[in-house]
Amino acid sequence: MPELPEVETVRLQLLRKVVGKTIAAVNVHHEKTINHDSSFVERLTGTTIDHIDRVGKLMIFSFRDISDFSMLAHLKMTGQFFFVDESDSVSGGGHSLTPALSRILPSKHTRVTFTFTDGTTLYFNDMRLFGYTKLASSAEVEKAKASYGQEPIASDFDLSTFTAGLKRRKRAIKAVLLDQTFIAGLGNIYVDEALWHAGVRPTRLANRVTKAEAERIAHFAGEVMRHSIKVGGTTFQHFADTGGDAGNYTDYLKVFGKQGTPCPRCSTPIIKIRCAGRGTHYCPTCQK
DNA sequence: ACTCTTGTTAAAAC
DNA sequence: GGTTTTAACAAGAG
Repeated sequence: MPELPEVETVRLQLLRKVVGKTIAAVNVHHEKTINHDSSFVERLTGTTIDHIDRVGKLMIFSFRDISDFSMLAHLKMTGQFFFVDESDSVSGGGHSLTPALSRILPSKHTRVTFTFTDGTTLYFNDMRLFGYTKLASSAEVEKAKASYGQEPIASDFDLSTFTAGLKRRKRAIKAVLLDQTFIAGLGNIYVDEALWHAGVRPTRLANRVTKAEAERIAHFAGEVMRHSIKVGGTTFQHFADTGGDAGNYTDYLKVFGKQGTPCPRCSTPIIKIRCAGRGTHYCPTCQK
């Protein structure tokens, strides 16, 4: 489940690996992934990746000397970017315990392959086909950006906007934190984690959350996501970085997937319920 | 064979 | 218009 930290992990790696590279060929293995766009291959071939931006969980690729379109990439639930440089394995850098990506790619789940002029390759894999890499006009990009709320990791995060937003919402705090138009980047894992750190029960109605609690939620949402970015994100089921490696925030999870194990703060067994239509983990004692 | 998994959107209800 | 709920999407694990 890629959330902001996982997407940022991928973006930071791609910045180092593919920015400045020119696309020599594009192979589309599944049309849905590119939004059935018949101009996709033609428009991307020959372009040079200029920058990769991110808003919430959405990546935005821009291209040198091209202002009329960008490529939006969303991993949704099982999307993965893999970068392969054949010359790496030839020179014997084999430090990874996982089988060389170059030997298993493209795979059954490869949906788009980008080959660069230097011989390196970027694969977009997506088992469940919810993710996409699609071209969008600058107007569409602006519209997409505008649809996102502020990010908890933003240096200019505005607490009063956040607390005011909670006040007028009458749903479970968890549902509100999952709403990307209100606050961007959190998903099922980091919502549960942030609420545990803040000591707030996921089922509490947003408009009944106190100002002090709201401040803690915002603070810890930012903290867990910043921490996770530093350690390469969380791998719970499918997430892998561009080298096929797992994220390490899994080692720091307090409640997600921890049902039945003692709460790290008060030793009460963590329980799992359904909230906001999602599997939800919390401590029934120290989350009020 | 059946249930469970989740990010986002469209649509309908309020 | 803003908010809320639900279904739909899709494919695999167990």
